[in-house]
Amino acid sequence: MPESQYEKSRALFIRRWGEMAASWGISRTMAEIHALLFLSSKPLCADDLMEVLQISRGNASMNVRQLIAWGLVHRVHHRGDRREYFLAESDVWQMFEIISRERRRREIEPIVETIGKCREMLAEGNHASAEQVEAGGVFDERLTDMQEFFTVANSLFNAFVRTGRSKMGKLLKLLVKV
Amino acid sequence: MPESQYEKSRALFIRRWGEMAASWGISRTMAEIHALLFLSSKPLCADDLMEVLQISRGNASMNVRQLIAWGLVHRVHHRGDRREYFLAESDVWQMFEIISRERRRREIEPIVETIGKCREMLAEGNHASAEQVEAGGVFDERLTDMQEFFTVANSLFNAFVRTGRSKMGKLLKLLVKV
DNA sequence: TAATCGTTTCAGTAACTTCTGAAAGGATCA
DNA sequence: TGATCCTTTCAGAAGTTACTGAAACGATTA
Repeated sequence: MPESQYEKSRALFIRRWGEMAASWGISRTMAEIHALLFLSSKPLCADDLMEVLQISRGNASMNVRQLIAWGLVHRVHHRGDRREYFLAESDVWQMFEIISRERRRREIEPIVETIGKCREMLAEGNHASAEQVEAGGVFDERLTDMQEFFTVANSLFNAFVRTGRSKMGKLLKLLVKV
Repeated sequence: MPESQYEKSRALFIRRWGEMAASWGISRTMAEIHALLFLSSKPLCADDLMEVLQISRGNASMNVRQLIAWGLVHRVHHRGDRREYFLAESDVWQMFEIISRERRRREIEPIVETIGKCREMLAEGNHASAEQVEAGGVFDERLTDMQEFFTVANSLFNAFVRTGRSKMGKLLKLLVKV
């Protein structure tokens, strides 16, 4: 069975997308399924995923479920066919918005919340020694800087998402002036 | 030994920073060492890290080395003391610039390169069937969209880094207008 | 109602990542 | 030069995460 250029190219993309995802704490298989669906021109069923990616039914089922929970993949039914088919969100901007929101929820929000809590704890005083009072000062300063950073980065990200593809040219032109 | 508020607060931050890092594919211990050094008002040595974080000497050594390779931590020598001390980059903006650059290198650049390669492979034609020609069209369309997205996101990120803390207020005001 | 077809769940296993501790290495001191 | 003190390396152990495959479940059909 000679592989076409189409299949080779698709396999390359899927492999790389999976590797990338792994470096962001998303399981490789989940990303591979997403890539396969994203590149596909029509919905695929569990058996398609199993065959192309060489994975078990259970694995396919679990990971598809996660993709659906993220909102990156939707279920599709075909009349007269019992099987479920899956279709990926095809708008790239929408897709990255979903991915970014999810990552922000998991990676940024908890640390921002913790910074607040840590500063409260520090403010409650009760330092054991003069040395710790000084160390506490540096500590609080660093936390404050970080809080400011996240606030700004967050605003910028929101602006990016709100702006979207259509007005992006305008945004970039403005940036040059700053 | 009663723990001070300072120590409790510090422990909380370190734990959370470690958890976060784990969800970005950075080892928990590496992040914990970084947090400890970042919060500290003075350089610490290997034994300090081992004691506070309850880790082995080997573990401390390996992870400190990585932090130095990233540029997040620097070695410090004290006259008349054989031990090496470590000091973290203390400017938050600088710190996130380093982290972002490293993550971009590992997470974004490889996929951008792969998109280019995949499009070349597709263009070489050699489709096995009429069906594949159509699927290839959708495939190429998706890749093109993704390429555009990364180009724009990259420009925006560069602007963010170039702008830095000082002019950020100005940047945010501009964004509201878009 | 039972048979068929497909999906989901989950315990056990496999694969991978991180950590330890001991040995080797290297610098400084006497 | 040898002794001391600290760092680095790395093989194996421990811990973690992902995957399989079989059993349970659920829906549709006859």
